[in-house]
Amino acid sequence: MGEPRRRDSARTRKLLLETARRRFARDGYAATTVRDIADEAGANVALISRYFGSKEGLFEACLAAAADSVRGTQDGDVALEGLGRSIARGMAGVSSAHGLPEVLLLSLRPSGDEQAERARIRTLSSYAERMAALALPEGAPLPDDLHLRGQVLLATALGVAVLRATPGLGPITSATEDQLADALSDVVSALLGRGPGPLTQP
Amino acid sequence: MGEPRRRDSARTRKLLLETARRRFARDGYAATTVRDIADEAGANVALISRYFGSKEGLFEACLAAAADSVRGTQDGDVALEGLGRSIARGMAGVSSAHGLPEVLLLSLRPSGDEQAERARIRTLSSYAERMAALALPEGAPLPDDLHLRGQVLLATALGVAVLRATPGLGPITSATEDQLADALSDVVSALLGRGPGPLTQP
DNA sequence: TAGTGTTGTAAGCACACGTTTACATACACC
DNA sequence: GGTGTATGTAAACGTGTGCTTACAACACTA
Repeated sequence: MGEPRRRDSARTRKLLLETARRRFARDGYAATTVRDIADEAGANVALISRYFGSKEGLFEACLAAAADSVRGTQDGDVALEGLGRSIARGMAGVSSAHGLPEVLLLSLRPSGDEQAERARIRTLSSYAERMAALALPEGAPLPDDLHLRGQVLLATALGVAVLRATPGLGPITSATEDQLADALSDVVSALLGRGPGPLTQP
Repeated sequence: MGEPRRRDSARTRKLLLETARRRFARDGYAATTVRDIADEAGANVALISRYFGSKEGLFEACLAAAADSVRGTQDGDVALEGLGRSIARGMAGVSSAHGLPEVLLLSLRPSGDEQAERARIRTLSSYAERMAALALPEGAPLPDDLHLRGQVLLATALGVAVLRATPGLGPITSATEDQLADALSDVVSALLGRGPGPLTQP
């Protein structure tokens, strides 16, 4: 393989997509302009329309790509005991730039589009359910209060992603994976550990 | 006191402020236009500039007002044991429209303005610190890991506010104060309860 | 009632937005 | 080399934005 082609639509498309993911996650959909994205990607504005149809189309592509990359880096099957660390790894790990936090941050910005909205809700919902299901024997039906607790755990992850993306905020922005894992593991066992009410140590 | 004046700048100002609080919290700063706000408040666009100087000024007024109203409805001095319920009350209580969730939702939307940005971060920071301080004897200095845990708790509150504002999402949107209090109390004692590492029951 | 400051309105300004168009250039193939 | 298509560029379009201006309607006091 020789020099990279000076004109390479695949590369340009990918560059636009990656830049858009970063900007949408950092600044939100409405606050990000297509010219911002194009300039930062070193491309022309018109190419966004060409490759993604519209700003909306670009955003949906970002959502899809982010969901894919988190599916990729996801630990195959985590037990309840490892869930806290798994979330912490998603937050602080090497893949954090294109991983869990990005999906979460993208997921909290309503795009205005009906279809993207439903996809967003479905994604969030299934996350919460899968985490809550770890507290049950495989295949057991998910009771409503555990579903709620799964969503509170999801809320924690979402909030941590938001706060970690806030520069100048205290320790949480600079916390290591281990430090996060400490706190998050406690939250996981408090929410999904056996027995209702205050956690009882086995 | 006689009939209300047909022209009442105080009333108009308040109307604009309340509408802005609702819209900024629901749609975010960038996605909300001053014409949206003025129309919904039944006022003229120019009055926003007159009363608040600019859209930015209006947003800062919203932040301040929201911080005030949560200070008002806040339980005077909560102990660590009551913190979970106190947060749940803030989330689900009668004041939820103008209470905790609103401050949190306003706090997660960067406005683009430097000064508002600092106020936002200061608000978040002090929340986390006050909550974390409940785990210590009065006046004791706040160690860094507890500070972090306070911020994770804040993250949970923020995430719950976001998810509760997401229509169509599962149980968390419709959960009662009691149901939320159950889960949140567990999170509080897991994060701030005595002793590091996994919670040990006294 | 005449005068005066306050409150509200309508129109417009300058600019940034998303998108489209018309055109230039690099590449692949003959 | 010559030709057709893929790729990239520059400029413009229409619209919506935040904000200002010029003016009208009201409330109040003398």
